[in-house]
Amino acid sequence: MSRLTPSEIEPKWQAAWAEAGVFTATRDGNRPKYYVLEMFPYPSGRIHMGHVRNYTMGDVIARYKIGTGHNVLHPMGWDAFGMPAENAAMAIGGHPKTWTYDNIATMREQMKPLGLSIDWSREFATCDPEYYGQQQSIFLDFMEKGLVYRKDAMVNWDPVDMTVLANEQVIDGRGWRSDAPVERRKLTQWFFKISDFAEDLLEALDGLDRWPEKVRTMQANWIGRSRGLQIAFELATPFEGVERIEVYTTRPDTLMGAGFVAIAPDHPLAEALEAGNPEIAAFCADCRRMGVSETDAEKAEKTGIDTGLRVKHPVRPECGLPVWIANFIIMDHGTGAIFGCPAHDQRDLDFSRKYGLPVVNAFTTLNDAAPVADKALVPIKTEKVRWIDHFAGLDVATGEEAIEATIAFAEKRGWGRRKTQLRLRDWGLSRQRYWGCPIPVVHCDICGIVPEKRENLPVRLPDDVSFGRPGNPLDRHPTWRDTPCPSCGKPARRETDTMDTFVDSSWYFVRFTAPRAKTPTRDEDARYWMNVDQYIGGIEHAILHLLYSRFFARAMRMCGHLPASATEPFDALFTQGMVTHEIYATRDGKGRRIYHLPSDVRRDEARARLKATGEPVEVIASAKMSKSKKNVVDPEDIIAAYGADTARWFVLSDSPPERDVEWTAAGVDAAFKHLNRVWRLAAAAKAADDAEGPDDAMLRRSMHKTIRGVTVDIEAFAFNAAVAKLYAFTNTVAKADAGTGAKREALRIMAQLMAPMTPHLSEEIWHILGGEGLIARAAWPVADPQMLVEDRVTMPIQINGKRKTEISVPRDMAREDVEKLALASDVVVKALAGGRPRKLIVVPGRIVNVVT
RNA sequence: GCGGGUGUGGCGGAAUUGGCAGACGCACUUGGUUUAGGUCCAAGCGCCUUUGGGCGUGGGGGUUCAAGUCCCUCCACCCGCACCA
Repeated sequence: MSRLTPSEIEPKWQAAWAEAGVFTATRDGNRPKYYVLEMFPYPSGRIHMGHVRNYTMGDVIARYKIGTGHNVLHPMGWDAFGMPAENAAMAIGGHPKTWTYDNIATMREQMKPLGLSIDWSREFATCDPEYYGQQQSIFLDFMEKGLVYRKDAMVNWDPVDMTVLANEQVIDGRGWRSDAPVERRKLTQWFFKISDFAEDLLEALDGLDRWPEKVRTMQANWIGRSRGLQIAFELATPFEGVERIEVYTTRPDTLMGAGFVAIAPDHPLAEALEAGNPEIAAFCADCRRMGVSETDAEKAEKTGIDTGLRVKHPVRPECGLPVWIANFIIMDHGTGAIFGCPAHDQRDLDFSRKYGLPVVNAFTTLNDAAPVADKALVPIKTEKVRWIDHFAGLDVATGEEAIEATIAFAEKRGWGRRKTQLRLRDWGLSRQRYWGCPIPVVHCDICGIVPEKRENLPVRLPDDVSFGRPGNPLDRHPTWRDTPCPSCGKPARRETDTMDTFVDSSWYFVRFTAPRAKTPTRDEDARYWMNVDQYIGGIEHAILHLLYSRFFARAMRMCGHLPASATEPFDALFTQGMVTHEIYATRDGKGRRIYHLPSDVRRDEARARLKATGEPVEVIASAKMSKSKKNVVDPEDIIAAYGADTARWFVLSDSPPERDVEWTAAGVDAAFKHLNRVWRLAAAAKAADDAEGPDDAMLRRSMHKTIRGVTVDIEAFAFNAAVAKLYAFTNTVAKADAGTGAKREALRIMAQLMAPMTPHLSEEIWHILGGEGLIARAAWPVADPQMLVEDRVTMPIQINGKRKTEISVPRDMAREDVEKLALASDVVVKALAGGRPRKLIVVPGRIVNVVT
């Protein structure tokens, strides 16, 4: 009997698919389209198991949808701009472009053996000038529509590397590479007006009912719309022309408990006060020093300083509230000023106790609150409260009513107005880096900022740059930087900032619909293929990438690049879990861990030892595969040893796709053994022979149940459950005393049901069992509803809800007959002891419950 | 602190949505075949037990003839956000 040899059959079928063009997508009005997409990879160098899991899931969906008659688009590309390429260029020399394209070539060659149903004819990298040139043209369109602007913004500046650092590159206030103290610098930068769309981006989340709740919540929190009241607190005596302080609150109902007003150290009023008061100046300077590092700010104690100014309480003007400058007030939030309500806010209470400020109850709850000690009384939103001073015509209200009543009252009296506040800030897209999409504008001393002419796009990155010196190479590249003004023709300078790489990934999915078009999109293709029906990727992109893509869809629609029908980029989103693996470590002389590759460790029974020396190895709990922990399993090695089908089958088995799956050698062996077992069963059923067997009917019923079960599971992304049903069906086929005809039929169906997961093995089985054409193109089997119902059913009999026995009855037996049979069974007779049941529940075909 | 999620055998996890808890896989035990085997085949495998049964889906309570599933409450862990005004 021949053995399963993946190294032979896998390339064979991959070639067959390529030759038949099975996965090449073209528009076809006769079939429903289905666009399935996995988040495209960054070409870091090699693919890892996370990629394998991600793309396998997408592939299952894609192949299943082909089977169900859909015209499937399943493309792949490369998110190819970004810092690692520049870092590599600095560390090992060479050019980011070479490094990137080499990595792409390597990873493409690693991906192809996985047998993914990808339309490779649509492949592109975001660093291709053909792609980023179109992106530049979109940028100019956004400019024309007023969706782009420039403003000053703070950046982390590394004075040694002469570069801007992302927040995650700042470690303990120092640059991650240079270790130099990071400075805060003001730079004029480019921004996208994402805030223009904030309301729509928030409200449309409700319609994304096929997105995980978690992601929708995270986006909603990120946009952070709050409704509240902006109050003008009048200064008792104006200070240098300032007459009032604007304060924003989401809890206007607590206004009567206001004990103080506090402003941020960066507040204009604070800055004005600094000039005449050295103590205040010292305090503010102190706060700013803390402000550099956010982790410091978190730990810092709440401190403040009295300005000596007083404001009037809008409802009780006779009350003067002190104005403080406090370190925990942030200029970016609201108006940069708050009123403190110590009785009902813990932070304000702590502050008030520290500085001896008054604590005033705003309201008591209906059951009369205890006096405030060290714990603020925070009424629940739905709780009825009674104002101590009922100024709004209401004296008892729930939190929401109280808030509304206060806002209405404030607007009527004119000291406040309703305000909706957003947390979402505009998207700063400037990056002072080389390896990104150049921003296509020119700075002219005469004309100002001038967009590059369309016919000059793409503004290509120059190749002749060096990374030996710190700073942005574009800045010191005179022939590239110096360019005539597109408007007046006089000498001018190119913008040397490039775009955030999130821009590249905000519209790539649209570009896949017409990757070679001379315009960013082509209407008939975008109209046909958009939206992406199913998007699959990691939860780490829950906020930025997905939010930016949603913004781009709207902005591109505004510019005519997307049809009105393309409402959202991704109709359905699935976030898959990671592939984890144990970590192996030994200790060095100082007790520090030294990590070891799984391939260097031998595990037998309970112990693990180094293969080379036999030294015992500490096994640390499973974690995300990472180079530094050396717990990476290389997909290439697994494919070489077991084949792609085994790797695919394994990553789909056992764990639900949204959870992490632990990579284990035993699990991979089990997957491989199972595929071999299916292969042997198929080989045994190969001989044509029409003999029937006693289990033929049972096998067919089981087959139809499996068809239905696997179909439902794939639709529901329950791949682990689908795999389990296929295991169970394999057991049934193996044990059935059935004729070869029935077994052949069963195995052909099994091959089809497995094809989305193990496409090569399935083709091979399909082929030897006489299937027509390629299984990749075969119509997905449909379960016969009549075969799903058994003639006889086993009904458990419960006494008082506890299962005691069972009866086997014809499926459609009349209720009365079931009752009689149940009552006649030994245990029931015994339990009733001659009496009658108090109640008798019969759920036909399901269960009998006798209540005594 | 706010928000989201998870909790089921030794382990990963099923459960047609209120109807036989533990499917399927791993690990383990026993037996068999071939044995060079880490192959293959068969059987067993929640816990307790006086072998009659009792208990059992994080704890407690409730609804119901019936609860892993619904409600209340508490606990633990994971993830996200956060001096958010």
